[in-house]
Amino acid sequence: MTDQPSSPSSVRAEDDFDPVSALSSRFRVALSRAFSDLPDAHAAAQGADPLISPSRNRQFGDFQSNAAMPLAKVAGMPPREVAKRIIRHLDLGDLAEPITEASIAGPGFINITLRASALSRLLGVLDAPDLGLPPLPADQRRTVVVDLCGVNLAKQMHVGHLRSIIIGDCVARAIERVGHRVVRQNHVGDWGLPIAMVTDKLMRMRAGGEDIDRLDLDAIEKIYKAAQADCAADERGLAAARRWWSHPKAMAELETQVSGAREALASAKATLVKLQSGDEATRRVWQRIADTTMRECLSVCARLGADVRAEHSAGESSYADELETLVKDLLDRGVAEIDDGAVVVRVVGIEEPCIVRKSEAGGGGFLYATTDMAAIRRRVRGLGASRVVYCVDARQGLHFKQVFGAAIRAGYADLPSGEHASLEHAAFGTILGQDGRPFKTRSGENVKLTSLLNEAAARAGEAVAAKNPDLAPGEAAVIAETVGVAAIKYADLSSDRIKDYVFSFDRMLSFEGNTGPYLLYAVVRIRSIFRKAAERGIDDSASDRASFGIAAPEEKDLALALLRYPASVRAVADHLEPHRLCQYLYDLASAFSAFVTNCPVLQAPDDATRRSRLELCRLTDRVMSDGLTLLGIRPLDRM
RNA sequence: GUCCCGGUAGCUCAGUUGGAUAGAGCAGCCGCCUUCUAAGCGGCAGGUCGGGCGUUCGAAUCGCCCCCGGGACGCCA
Repeated sequence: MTDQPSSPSSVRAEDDFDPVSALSSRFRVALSRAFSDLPDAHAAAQGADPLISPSRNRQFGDFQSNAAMPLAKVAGMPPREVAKRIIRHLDLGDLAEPITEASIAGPGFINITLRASALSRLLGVLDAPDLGLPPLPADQRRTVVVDLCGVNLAKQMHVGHLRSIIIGDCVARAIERVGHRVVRQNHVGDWGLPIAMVTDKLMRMRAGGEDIDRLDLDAIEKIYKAAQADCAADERGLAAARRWWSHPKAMAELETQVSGAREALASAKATLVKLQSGDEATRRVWQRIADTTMRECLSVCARLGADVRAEHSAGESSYADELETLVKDLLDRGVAEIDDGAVVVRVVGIEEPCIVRKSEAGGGGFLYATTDMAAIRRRVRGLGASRVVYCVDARQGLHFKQVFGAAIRAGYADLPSGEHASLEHAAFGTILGQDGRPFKTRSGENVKLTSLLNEAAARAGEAVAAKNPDLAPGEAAVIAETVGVAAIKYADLSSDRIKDYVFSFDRMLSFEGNTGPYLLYAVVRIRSIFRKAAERGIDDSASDRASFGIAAPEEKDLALALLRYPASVRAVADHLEPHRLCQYLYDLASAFSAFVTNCPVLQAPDDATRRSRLELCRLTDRVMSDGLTLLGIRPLDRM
């Protein structure tokens, strides 16, 4: 969901390493000249997109332009005639083989075959330190807030957090990589009645003489669940029991339970008030919960290779002091109105209004929509964001629609330019178990991330030991951990994020096909070649950097794949779709595997070929490693 | 009931702005290791793109209607 179209992160006038943009600019020139005698067609062709895309089938060349067909109608001539006019004015220079009428195929496709010399030159341009993704000029550089992780206090890290961390981290890295300033925000659920319930229970435990400082997160989570159960009054059950004249004993039990729950709830509410008013003793216990939770959260993020650190935390509690004035501001300016006693903001196009304050009858408290509006205001005004990306479960879709609409209506997303910040929900689907139901343990509990990671590492360890028994135990352990984490992350990132996906250790760790381990293996093979080269005394130093010689079909395919890298990264940054980079890296790894099985590197027929192929290996390693890093996966030397 | 998201090969998934004969991987079958890790490469087979109607030179892609699955729907977060 995007409330305004996200602009391309950066499209330079001449991306000269990218064949698509090089060909596009040549075609634009031809299009602007092809219809100078026909005013209508001329006008249409001026702004027309050359529609350059990689050919799907090799028999049609390397690239094709589909520009002729859409212009045929307005030009009033058959599309093949349009194509003929275009190629008559087309000058591809030494970029491609000559374009003739034989290049026009089907209804009017113009097929283009790049020259080997051009590929070689383009690779040379790509082979710069920034790999085709240079720093942005200041006027194009934006500040982007990425909302990710979003843990709750007093709860273990479980699969429900996995996608937000993995996708959020990847999206943040990609946006950063194309040159923007990224501010990560971990919107920690650390406020409100549920947290007050645990705090309350812990305080009573301490008053009873228990040493609560010894409790780990596991213990705290159990207390959290117990506290919730304590407060869950079965009011309806009691009412129904009274109405139906239930057995006195059952009635009595229900009454006891309900009155106990009312007591616990009242106590928790009192603790909430103390917490909100800054009572020191209460605050200390709350802080203890927060510290324990965050220590665990950050260590799991670190293990996942996700850049989520303490300084990224912006808990709901940090907005608490702003909510009162925020709601007043909304009411004062007529943005909000009273409805059934509650304060709501209506958003055009959405039936349900956004509730920012409960009615008096409901307690008059604030809701998570209130906090989210305060967060938007701080992110745009305080942090200077012109784009805010929420990596949050798809089920929050309506909530974000409401909050985004309300924040925009309130002017909280306004930028100095007069436009408003782009607020985007990078929604993702649910992780399912083999049964197609949300992924849970056999007993119905959430699967803890630590146990998930442990199992992945253990299974990866078995596979690594079987495939490569020569590794030293210490290195093998590191490799197992990296491979296991990579398998989980890649499985999460490689399909369209909006869809649910079925979690399967067997598939993600099968190490065949489109998996994390396959990509790691491609890099390992490259590095193995360089190790062998060093053993054989082959000088691969860059002092006399060889040029890229493109002759074999596998070399050409590899070259074409390499040149697509910058566009793939931009696709992730612009559209928040990590699976496009995954697909790209899989294509590149496949192209490399085909290359390496058919084109001997160290035993190449001649010295120039060997040096050229080594350069292809080196560049492939750089692109693969850069791309894997953007996915949050650490490349390996061996596995 | 209203709204959102899915439905593509036996299974898991890609499919860019509407472009050529809808692509991968797994599973199945057939080849390829005295040579840089076979965790690999090549090939065969496998499809009413949920269904229908429409728009278009051209539809998996756009529009409308239906079917199936999941989800969300005012004072929880």
